[in-house]
This record gives sequence, structure tokens and C-alpha cells, in this order.
Amino acid sequence: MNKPTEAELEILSILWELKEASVRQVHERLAETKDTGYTTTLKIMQIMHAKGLLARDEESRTHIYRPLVKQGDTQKSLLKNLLSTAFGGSSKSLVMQALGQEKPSKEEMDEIRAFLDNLENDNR
Amino acid sequence: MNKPTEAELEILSILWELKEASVRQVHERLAETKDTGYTTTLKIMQIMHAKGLLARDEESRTHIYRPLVKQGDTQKSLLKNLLSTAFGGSSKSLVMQALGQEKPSKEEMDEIRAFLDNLENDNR
DNA sequence: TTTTTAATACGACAATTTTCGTATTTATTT
DNA sequence: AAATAAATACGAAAATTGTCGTATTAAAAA
Repeated sequence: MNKPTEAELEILSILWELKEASVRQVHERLAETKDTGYTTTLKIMQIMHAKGLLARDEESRTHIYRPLVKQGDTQKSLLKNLLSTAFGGSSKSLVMQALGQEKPSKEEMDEIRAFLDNLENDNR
Repeated sequence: MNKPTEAELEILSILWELKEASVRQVHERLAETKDTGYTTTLKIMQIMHAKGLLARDEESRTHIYRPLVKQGDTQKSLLKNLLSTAFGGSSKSLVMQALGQEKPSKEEMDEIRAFLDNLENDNR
């Protein structure tokens, strides 16, 4: 399980949302926040395909790419890494920092509460 | 505010815990999980010092380093980045993944609940 | 059918990060 | 004092990542 690079993660993120897309579509989304050329996006997506991070459908001239890694799995491994390097393994402090970052809606908070309650009973 | 590199973060992490340490002390901790030479650790810490990430006391022959960036600030910026790239901005899903990762103690869970309650009243 | 447009392939360069060898300096031991 | 040990300084190579120019190929338009 190789950790995706920063640029790869940006692309994965777009594909997780769109499910599938052409290089151009991805590039256009990327261009909103970044200022790099089309061929750069293309190249990175080709590399990701070679690495097994993306599948691609070559039927039509415009290739269509899909993510091959699950968002959840990637999230899990990135968090695990961040937890140990930056948070000294304390999920509590991570969680509180994250909540301070972006306030969730009331509904989401309730979900989190429910999740906490489950966790407490559940013995792992 | 530059994002520390992976190797820098590992070192910061150790220094946040120890408050201050020599290169050798840091290197010995690093060596538990990594297999790189002493001079590599030294070099990176020198670079970090040059960048203003670490302070160093040169009184004795063995220099003593201290972190100059706060753990909280670094956590905040890393989380912000991760949140937008890997979690589509949803702090809820980040929080739930993190909780699933490492189950906090009962006390910690209560703190999180309290934090949630505060957050809900507080309007930001 | 010719021209233009839009896509991929590929290689090479640039930038950043990591790694370490070697020299030098300073302290400690014999 | 000489030899040994332990530290820093420094530069350069290696590895990784990001960038793009140019060639080629395929489709669409004229």
C-alpha cells in the first residue's frame, strides 16, 4: 500500500467525487485551484494508472479513468500515519482539532455522538 | 508557514515529546523504526534549524535542539490540508475514521462529548 | 481530402527531499 | 602528549516528485 503523493491525492479526491472522468475533466477541476499545464495532469494520471491507483477505459479516444483505491482505505492509512507522527497517537486530540477546524452540522454531531456511544459499549 | 516534510515531522514529533534533545537522542529514537545513518539525522536537524523550525543551544559541544513551532499549529495546518484533499472537507467523516482507528479511553470520550456540546451552543 | 483540433505518449528537465561520505573540530582516555 | 572517540560541517549524490515540450495519433470540421 503506497501512500499517494500530494498531487496524486488531489486527483484521487476529484475522482472519488466524480466516480469517473477524463483527463480534461480532472484537469479543469484542478485548474480552479492550481496553475499547472494539461500535460502535467495527464502525466500524473498515467503514472497513477501504471501504479495501479487508477483504472482506465480506453474504448473511446478520450480515456476514462476511475479510482482503484477506496477512499475509506486511503483515509484510514493517511490518518494512521498522521496520528502517529503529528499527534503522538492520541486520537482524542486529533478529533478535537478536527472539530475545531470545521464545525459539523447538528445532524452530523448527533451521528458522531451515536458513534461514540457505540464505541463505548463495543469492546475492541 | 511551510509544511514540514515527512522526515522533519518525525523529528518534530520526537522533540515535541522530549521538549529538547541532542541529535544523538533523536537519532536513537528514530533508529527504532527507521534505518538511516546518524549523519542523515544530523543534516536534517541542521536544515530545520536553518529554516527556523528548531532552536539550538550551542553552549556545550553537543548541541541541544528545541522545537520552534507549536505542535498545535502544525496539527492544525496538516489537518486542514488532509481534510480538504482526502475527506472532501467533511470533518465528520474524518472524526469517525479517526475514532475507529484508535479507541479513546472513557475519560477522553467524555471530553469529546463535552467539546461537542460546547461547539453546538457556540455559534461560529 | 485537406486542415484543424484534441487527445495520448514519451522523454527529459527541474525542484525538492533524503541520504551519506569525508573532513574537521573538540573532548576524553591512555 | 598521543591516540581514540564523538560531535559538527559541508558538499554532493541519489531518490522522489512535479513540470512541461514535442511528437504522434485520431477524430472532426472545412
